[in-house]
Amino acid sequence: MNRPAPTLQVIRPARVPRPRRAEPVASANLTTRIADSITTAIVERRLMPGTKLAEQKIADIFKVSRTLVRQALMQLSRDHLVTLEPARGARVAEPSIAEARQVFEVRSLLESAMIRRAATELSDAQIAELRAHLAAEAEAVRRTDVTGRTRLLADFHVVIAGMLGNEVLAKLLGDLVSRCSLIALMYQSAHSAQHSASEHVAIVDALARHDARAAVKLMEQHLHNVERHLALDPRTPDLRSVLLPRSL
Amino acid sequence: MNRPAPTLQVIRPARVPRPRRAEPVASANLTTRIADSITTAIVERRLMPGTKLAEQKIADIFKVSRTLVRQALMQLSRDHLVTLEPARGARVAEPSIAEARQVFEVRSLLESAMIRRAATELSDAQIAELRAHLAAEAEAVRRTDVTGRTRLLADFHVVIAGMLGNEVLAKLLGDLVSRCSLIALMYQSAHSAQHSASEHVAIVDALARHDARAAVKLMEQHLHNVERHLALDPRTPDLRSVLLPRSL
DNA sequence: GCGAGAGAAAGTGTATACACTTTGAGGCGA
DNA sequence: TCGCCTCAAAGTGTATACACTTTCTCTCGC
Repeated sequence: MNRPAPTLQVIRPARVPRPRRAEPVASANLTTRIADSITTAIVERRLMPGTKLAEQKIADIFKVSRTLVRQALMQLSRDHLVTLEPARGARVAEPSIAEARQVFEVRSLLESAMIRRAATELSDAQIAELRAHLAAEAEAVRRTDVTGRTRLLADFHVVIAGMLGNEVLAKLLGDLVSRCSLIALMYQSAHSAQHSASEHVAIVDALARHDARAAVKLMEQHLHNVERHLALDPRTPDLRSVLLPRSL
Repeated sequence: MNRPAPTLQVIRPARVPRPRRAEPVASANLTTRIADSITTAIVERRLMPGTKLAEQKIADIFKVSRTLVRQALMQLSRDHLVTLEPARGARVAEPSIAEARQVFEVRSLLESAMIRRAATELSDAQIAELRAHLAAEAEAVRRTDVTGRTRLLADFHVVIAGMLGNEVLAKLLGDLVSRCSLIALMYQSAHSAQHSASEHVAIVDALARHDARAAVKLMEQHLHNVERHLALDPRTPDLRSVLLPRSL
């Protein structure tokens, strides 16, 4: 069987012998990195709900083609952080009041069941880890580190899920908590970080006593408090996002 | 301000006056249609776990470009129905035993909380709807309509979620149930459709009596039974998918 | 015969091209 | 002046091009 004449071949620089999986690599995937950047921008309130996310503009910013930006936006739309309208492009999501209530309801269902299990199953070492987390929260609150404390307060819930050894649960809850960040942002939560932090302390105390009943009750109250302090009553228009459409 | 000379313009055929949204359109989005086709193929066991899903081949089948297929595959990977390895392409997911257990655990957490609420909140009309669903299940079982009954048995859980008026919950549970289909498929569930159907009947009976306690217990038992009949013990290799790698 | 390695084939990752849709601004007639 | 029409600018949807990676195969040296 005759081969065709060998085609011209550029010389490759000595081809390192393939380490096969050198390291976990900092930023695995370019698409994911873009998605993460946008997610962070949304959660940290640099991108207000309703802001148009034009593909080419974002592509220019990251110096990539629209292809990757499109992929990132589609990922985000599946996380409910942006909405995609056919032929009209992407915008930062503006969760409705109904959706907000539903998300909180699901969290309540999931997390009260979760915390009940946590009360009986968590080891002393894990409780200690939780206390360390609480300390970090307190520190962030004290320094008025808005970004850090927002992340820590949200992570508290995900960390507990992770401690139960159930990654599926942790991931699910992580998604819900992200959505809650956007909701809290939209409806101007008046629930102070300080308040949330101290409720977290009470929850961990109950866990430490292995008092499932109390832990569940405290968690439900906590979530209810957070929700209650949202301006979910239709009477309050979303003034801030209307008046401050600060562009990227 | 002077306009540039008008460019050559093709004549458009009378331009219908824009009905603005004629109808919901059968297949909204091409990408979604491809994703749905693949999902159905997986859930109905026409595509076995581990099967390679090469972009170009799928593109040829649907007569579209790889672009759309890539998008569809990325959506599916977020649903955990396919796995995406960098530069190595997509395969039908092969959920691990650990993952299977975790998914069932989450479902148990969510659904026992859900069914408790359903017991107190569902109207008589909704109970009647559920009974209609049960009848459809029974009919599919009787006709040994494998595809239909698989879908109906899975939908039962999602329908209840929907009846609580919480779309977020319904969507979440829908995703989990899809994953369970794949898991059941992989680990060769011996749990008969007949058995599942009759457990569903018992659950609805408890709901009709507004007996939350019983409903929760029955739902937990039901999920536990389904899980228990999976061959999740490591001793049983996944013979079928090993011996029948029937290509697309 | 057999392992190593070169090279082609197949496949994925990203950029770009182009058609089509939406949006907005100006112009024209009533 | 107001509304409608036209058309261009901007933006999205899909296909295609091409570089790079993986995988397979065949050959060569031992």
